[in-house]
Amino acid sequence: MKAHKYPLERLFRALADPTRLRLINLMAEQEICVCYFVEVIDAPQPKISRHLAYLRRAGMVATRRDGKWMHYRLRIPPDLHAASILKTTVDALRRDKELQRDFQRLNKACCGPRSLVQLIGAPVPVETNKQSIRANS
Amino acid sequence: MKAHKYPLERLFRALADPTRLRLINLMAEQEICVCYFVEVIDAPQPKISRHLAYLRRAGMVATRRDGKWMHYRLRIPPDLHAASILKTTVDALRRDKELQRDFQRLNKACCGPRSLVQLIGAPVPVETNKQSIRANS
DNA sequence: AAGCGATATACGCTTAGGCGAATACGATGA
DNA sequence: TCATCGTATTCGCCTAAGCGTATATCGCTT
Repeated sequence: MKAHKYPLERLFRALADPTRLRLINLMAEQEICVCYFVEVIDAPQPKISRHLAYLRRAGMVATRRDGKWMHYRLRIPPDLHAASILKTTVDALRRDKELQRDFQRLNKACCGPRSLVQLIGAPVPVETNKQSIRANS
Repeated sequence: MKAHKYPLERLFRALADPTRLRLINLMAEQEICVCYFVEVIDAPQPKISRHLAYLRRAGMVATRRDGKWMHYRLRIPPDLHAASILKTTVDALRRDKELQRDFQRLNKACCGPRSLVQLIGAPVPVETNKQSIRANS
């Protein structure tokens, strides 16, 4: 990642990609395992990992390792303006029809009945109750 | 400009450049003439015009022609989330020291005493009172 | 209409960054 | 320790996009 002149620039560059917006939308409520990202977004696993690495370098996500599984969650930026922008972004994403379908696929993959992935033991998402990026509306 | 998958993506790409952030900061309060952008940002005029054209294609600015002078002003996006993000961005930019110096240079160029540019008749900025992007805090 | 000042665009170059494919890494379990 | 699974990184390619230079366009003035 390049060195950016203004702190907000880094945030905007991180948000300026459709795949990363989908990842952020999925992480908004709870931490998510990489395998579910791959499942839901239906993209090659290296592509998912590369975008997650981008978000990590931008300081926008935190990770938790659970055996061989890696869980990602959104981090609320320390800067109040950046936090506000991210929150508004998440609120806007939730209203997008296509992104709502991502949530449906997520439920089917990890929480729904007869989930193939769950049958083989992938971990279910955990509420990151330390901080939630969702609007409290 | 590329076709973007999500409307927010276009906004974030427009905001993900230091020169465009400086332009947006300068336009936040009032419409500004291109010649002042060139003066304040101290960059080649084609560079300024190219970034203004980018913002125009992204629907983020409106223009007003006044003889040979072109004035640019911020447009509040129709989408409420986008508008909120832009407003928060402007508020954040106003707190940046370096961007405050841009305002000082703007005042010196167009409104201060013994302004060289003003002496040769460049137009002074006009309050765009139809809509202001500034926070009403 | 010709010339000039202000702005916009075209051109060629260079770099950032996205992609698929291959491979490396790290944790688990036999 | 060796195989395997989940994840991360590397590589080479390609496109998007920024830059400086040159030039075109557009109003105004004479």
